[in-house]
Amino acid sequence: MPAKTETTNVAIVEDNAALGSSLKKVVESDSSLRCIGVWTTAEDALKKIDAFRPHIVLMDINLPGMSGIEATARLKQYLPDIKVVMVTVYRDHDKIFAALKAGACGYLLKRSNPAEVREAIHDVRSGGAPMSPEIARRVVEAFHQPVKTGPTMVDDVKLSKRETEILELLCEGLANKEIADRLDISVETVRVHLKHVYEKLHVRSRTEAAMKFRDSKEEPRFPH
Amino acid sequence: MPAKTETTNVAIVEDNAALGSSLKKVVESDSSLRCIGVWTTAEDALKKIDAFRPHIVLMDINLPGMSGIEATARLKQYLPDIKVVMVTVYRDHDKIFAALKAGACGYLLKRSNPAEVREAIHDVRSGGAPMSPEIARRVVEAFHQPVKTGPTMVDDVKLSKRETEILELLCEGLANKEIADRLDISVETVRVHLKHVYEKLHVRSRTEAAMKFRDSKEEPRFPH
DNA sequence: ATCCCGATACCCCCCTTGGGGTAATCGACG
DNA sequence: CGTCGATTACCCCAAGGGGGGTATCGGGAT
Repeated sequence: MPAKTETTNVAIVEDNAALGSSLKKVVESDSSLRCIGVWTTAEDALKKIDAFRPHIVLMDINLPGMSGIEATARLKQYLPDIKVVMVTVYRDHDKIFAALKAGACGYLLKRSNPAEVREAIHDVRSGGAPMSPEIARRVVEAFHQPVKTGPTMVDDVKLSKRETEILELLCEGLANKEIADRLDISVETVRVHLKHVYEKLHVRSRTEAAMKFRDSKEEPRFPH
Repeated sequence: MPAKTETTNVAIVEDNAALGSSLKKVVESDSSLRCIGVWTTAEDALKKIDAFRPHIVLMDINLPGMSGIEATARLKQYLPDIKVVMVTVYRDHDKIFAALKAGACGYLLKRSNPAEVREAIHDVRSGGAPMSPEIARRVVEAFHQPVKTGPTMVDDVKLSKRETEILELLCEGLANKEIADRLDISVETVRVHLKHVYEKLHVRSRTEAAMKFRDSKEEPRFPH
């Protein structure tokens, strides 16, 4: 969580000039925020944004040409650390939902008062995700893992914490050396842990272990 | 959204008797809520819950025997309409996160005051998902992953039929030699195909290729 | 106090893998 | 007819990975 003393750089993408400057003023009215850019189209914003590197982008969900959702997806692809807050006139749940899927981490309504806008920005900056209860529910429900009855499960196997960590990294396709560097341990130790994992999961290769582990994570087991 | 006039039936699963009855009192102090059951173990709750059919279950995250998370997963599997709110003493993000994955739609801290407890229940009942900003962010970010149009996308890459076949077998954890035997071709040929696959998917190892391929197959594309 | 387990680390040996080539065949497409 | 992509196959070589050890150390369980 960033300290409050740090300045948060905000950029705005909004085709409506009046609303754009209005948002700019709101941002500038807070001494801990700085508005470093206002663009009126997604295309324009995407071209110039990596020169400005804002912490947070207020993105209109409906923009002429490329939509704010599309822009968010592309932006997050290249600059995943930039947090995007959607700005929308109405509570269009489907679009907001799609925007969150695309990578936005919250949204605010255009009719929000200045205090609410500042609050949303600070919320995002401090690790939150401003959204309405209804949207939160939808996100959580989309998040729920469907319980599938699969043949592949890692049932009565007890993996240690370290082994689990290593499997996690294995699933990112990392080599032993890279895993070792990440965990700040020796490659040999990684190898030892993997040997144990192979034995416990009854596999003989890293790929097989990764796949089995991934399967087991997606299917909460119910051995009853 | 259900009308406020409807009574919300609440059940409680909590091993600590004091906290259990305390929660019961809080629920009963609200005329629109009714506490229809208090159980002290997950096993007990699962056995009796479908006879009571509560709208909402307050589930302790740490229970002796089967954990609240495990219980939530099983409960949601058979009675998906029942909303589960996790109850936890501390802000253990990982466990809360796991509980949300398992099917919980929110959580509340044990040190919450009665008003907060009632608020969380009403929030859930009216379609919300009570959770802290940090958890909300984590959920949203986990939500981003499966849909990311990022480097994890295989569909804009044209894999040949043979390459796909080999990837399929790769995902079963087979070695090149085993793949070769299955397809009745030379190991060298398998290697060549894999080289091409690595290039197309921009990866450098079989495990990474397998994971990426698997990801691309399971992601439900959003039609918005 | 003892013993087992998890985590750490290093050893040897040998096979597999990844990255770089070259090349033949075959069907498709212009 | 030439060319392109897909498929097949082989070569070398360096690095990584898997299977087998041994050993220390700290923390719980017995």
